Amino acid sequence: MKIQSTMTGNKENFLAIHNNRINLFVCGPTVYDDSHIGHARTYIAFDVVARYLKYKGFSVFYLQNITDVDDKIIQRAAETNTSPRSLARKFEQRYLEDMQALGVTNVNYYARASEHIPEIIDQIVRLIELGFAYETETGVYFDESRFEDFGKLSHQSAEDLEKHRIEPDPSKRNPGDFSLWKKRQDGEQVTWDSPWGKGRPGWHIEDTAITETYFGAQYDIHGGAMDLIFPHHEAEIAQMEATSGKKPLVRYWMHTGFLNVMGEKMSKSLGNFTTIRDMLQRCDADSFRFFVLSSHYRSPIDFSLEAIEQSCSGLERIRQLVKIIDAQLETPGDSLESDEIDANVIEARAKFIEHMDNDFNTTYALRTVFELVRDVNRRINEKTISRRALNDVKELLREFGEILGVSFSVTEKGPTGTAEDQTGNLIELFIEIRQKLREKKDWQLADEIRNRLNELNVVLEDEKAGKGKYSIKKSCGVSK
RNA sequence: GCCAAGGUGGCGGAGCGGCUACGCAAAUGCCUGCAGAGCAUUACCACUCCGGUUCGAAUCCGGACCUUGGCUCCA
Repeated sequence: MKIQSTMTGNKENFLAIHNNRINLFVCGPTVYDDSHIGHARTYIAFDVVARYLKYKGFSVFYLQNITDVDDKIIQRAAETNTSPRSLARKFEQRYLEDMQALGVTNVNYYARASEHIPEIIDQIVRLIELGFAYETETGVYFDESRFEDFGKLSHQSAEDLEKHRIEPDPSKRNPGDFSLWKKRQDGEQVTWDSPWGKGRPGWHIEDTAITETYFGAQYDIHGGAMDLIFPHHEAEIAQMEATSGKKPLVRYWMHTGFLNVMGEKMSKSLGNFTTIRDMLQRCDADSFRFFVLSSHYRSPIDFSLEAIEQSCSGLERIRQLVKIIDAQLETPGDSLESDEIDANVIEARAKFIEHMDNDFNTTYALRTVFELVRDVNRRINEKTISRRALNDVKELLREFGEILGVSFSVTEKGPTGTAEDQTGNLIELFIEIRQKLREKKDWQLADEIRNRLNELNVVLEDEKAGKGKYSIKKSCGVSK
């Protein structure tokens, strides 16, 4: 398995530190507002990484932080007249709900910054003792000039980092020094006691305190979006490698590309900001996941409802095959008998794995799925596929769907083709009546019933013999 | 200014030295009572521009141009 590393810029062969165990850390949200679909892109990408690593047989500990101590939280709380703590809890809860709705279900533990203050303080104390940090009247800072590797992840030299857009705090030794501990300012409510008086942690230190607590000084994979490379991840490297003296902090740095809208980064000031909740009002989670996974995780993607619609249509095509297979399996004698494992199945699984092994190339993995769908459809038409193979294909699609976190089988998701309730019974009744009309060759009325049902989102699919199938229209979709 | 990611067919989006990516949309045919779904075929066969290397370049090298992002708030 190969993973592209931001550090080296190359695809590296993957080797876990502890045999079968993988420690994966991904930067979580600052919970001061609802998460947007850009966050969703990143978390879906790493959800699939975790799913695939598990599929490969690794034991994955996927850790994510929740930043619940932060300037923005304090500011927003003041604006909305709530306490920073209750604001943070509220948006943390909404974040977790959003992730659930998106099928992002593989994080093992969410670690709150506020619950790791002793570990944070401990790390800062060690940094001061080792001479990598110093105290001023405003706080404690990391001395960037003492850490010679500073800039190695973002490929910037010390001179490059001299430039700055925001005026640095004058008490700092170097403009690039970053805050480890912020001393309490007037009226601040959220503070903790520390050797430097009351205050709160800086932005970067929580992550290394958390990862050190659960993983130790070194771990396998650290993920996040591109914008975190500098300064955040650079700071993490500096803090932890300086503290422990062990290098590297992380073996594989993985960074996701942005989700853009009309070619621009999503931001509130541009008015192109869509929250996950708003998006899920308009389209289903599977279509969005499918859209995200259609591109490689590192590529920038451009969000539009049209693009989601295209993904939805593609997803429908795969689901259609599952329906066709179910219908085939219900009609005995329509396919060959064989005990052999079908070559198509073997090949598709091998290719899927090969592509996922290549830096989680979901684009190509999906191509493999589509190729399988095409081949199987053709062989069903030609009647050259065995029942065993049909069963195996169905199982394989379920397996692929599980890795990608997308359901390829709509039968798992509710009423499609089976009468489950009174509505289903009524639909069945219409279909039976219509079938009688068809037998009498009353095509006009039969077609009218089909059209009217279609308007009610019930799609009839006639077959040569029998009453045919029906399904609820479009298991995925977009409303504008 | 520095660093990074990009510019590919009607659209989305891979590939990164030679073989149709794939998907969506479209056209035609097969199938069907018709439709849908499916299959097959097609689309004067696309790669920002200019040089170069090569038997051969979207893919490598050089040089332009353009877009987006990061440079201490950012997924």
